[in-house]
Amino acid sequence: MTDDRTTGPEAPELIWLRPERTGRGPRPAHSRDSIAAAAVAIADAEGLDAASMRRVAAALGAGTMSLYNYVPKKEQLLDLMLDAVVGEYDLPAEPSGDPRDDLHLLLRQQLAALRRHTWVPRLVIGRPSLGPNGLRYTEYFLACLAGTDLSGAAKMEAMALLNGFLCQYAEWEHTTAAGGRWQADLVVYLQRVVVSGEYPQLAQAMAGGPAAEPPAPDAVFDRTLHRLISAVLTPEGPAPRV
Amino acid sequence: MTDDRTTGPEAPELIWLRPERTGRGPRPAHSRDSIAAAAVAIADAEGLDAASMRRVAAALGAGTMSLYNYVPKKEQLLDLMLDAVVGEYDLPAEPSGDPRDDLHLLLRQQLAALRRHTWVPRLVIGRPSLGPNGLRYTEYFLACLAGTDLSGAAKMEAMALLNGFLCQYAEWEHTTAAGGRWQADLVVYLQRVVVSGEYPQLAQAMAGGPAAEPPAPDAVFDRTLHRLISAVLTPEGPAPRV
DNA sequence: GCGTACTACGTACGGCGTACGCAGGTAAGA
DNA sequence: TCTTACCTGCGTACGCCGTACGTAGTACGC
Repeated sequence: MTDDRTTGPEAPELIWLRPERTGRGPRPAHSRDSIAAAAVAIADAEGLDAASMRRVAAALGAGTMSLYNYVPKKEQLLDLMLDAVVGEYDLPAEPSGDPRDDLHLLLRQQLAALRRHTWVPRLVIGRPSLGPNGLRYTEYFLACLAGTDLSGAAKMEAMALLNGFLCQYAEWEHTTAAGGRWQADLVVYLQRVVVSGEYPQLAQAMAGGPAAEPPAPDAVFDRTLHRLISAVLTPEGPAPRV
Repeated sequence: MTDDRTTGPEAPELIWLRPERTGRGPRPAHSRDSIAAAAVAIADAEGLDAASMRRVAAALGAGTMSLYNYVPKKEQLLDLMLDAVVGEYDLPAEPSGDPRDDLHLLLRQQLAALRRHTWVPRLVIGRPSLGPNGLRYTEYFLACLAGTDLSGAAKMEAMALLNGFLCQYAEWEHTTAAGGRWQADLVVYLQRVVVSGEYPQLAQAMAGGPAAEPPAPDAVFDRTLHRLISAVLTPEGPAPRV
């Protein structure tokens, strides 16, 4: 059988493989949920870098090293934080039956969550996030695609693709909306680049300026998402040429 | 006129707005290119975290604080590193005229570069990377789309979308190919999840197993990229319903 | 020639992740 | 019931990190 030991050098690096409670010893004073909530609150208020082990432990009223009884590595604290955000999603009991609508609504809800927690996109790159809430999310996403003729692998790819786009969009929105010194410098820089004349394509592409699209705030997101969903739902054609 | 001062509290945070050389004082012993090359070499060999200011300075044979004459902030060192990687692209003198082929070849080349520099995807999220090499790349990308009827904004969105997918794919490939302890734990965990029976959709999606796709290594990349290029080149239709 | 802006860099500060060891408490096995 | 092994809580300490600051030397513009 597999070894269930959770301490020592052969302890699993994946926190979801560790039982939250072993039954021996004193009752733990904190839960994974409360730890994750404290870390998320700090990251929301002061940025991801502020969510250090010391700060989170202090927010819980615990000594720094006590936190390591619950979260053996910082990386696993990040896993807990991500799963806590996914837990905020309000998933319908079951999909409506229209994959396009279901996915669009789902991704829209995720965008709202990512606007509350702007540090998520930087974290989610290359991190599966398959905790309890992540599993529920995955299950719902796959259920949305149950009526299609996509293969299992194609469904997983679709989830990765749409979530990747989501994070990319949310991060872009966050950095451009942040304002501040960096953005002002960037504008100055791009103006100089454009007037230099050395980059005609770029100058032409930026000719319209970013001032021509204020009407619908989320139009770009909705339109691109709509296209991606269509692309993803298209049955697999023949292999491309290249 | 704009203020060109490069020191003091009002110095621009964007490194590309700082002249590399002002003409006064002793000749600098290093160049931005050599600094970036040293940092890239360290990150390639030992990971992004190893590319600290101290390590890079030491690799250049300089004192730690001397590096701050060239790179006032760590963040700007990362900008230099990204631009150095973009500088490795071997861009054709001009596009062939077929946007699909041009973009596919370009993204393929980028994938090859990201395989050499696996730390790039984590960095590129939310970072424009518009140094000298980034500008050349942008110019070429836009030139590939010059023959289409896409708007300037649509071209920029296309670039962001395809590059986002590229980084996401490269990061996924990197983490899954890395092997090691974490991946083994993940397999154990997912097996338990599947056999628990609580996640039937997930169990079904993973039924084929990841062992059914060894034939063409880059088939998923090519196929998805092909679809995304098609989606991006499609002229803008009416607004979606939702 | 002189002043000034630049380069080079040693020291130091506050913060980080976390290894280690110890005290005290609790549940399982005798 | 008593023992014992393991758990929790946490203070201390180590080696990193980014970087503020001060000082000394150098080479160009006037």
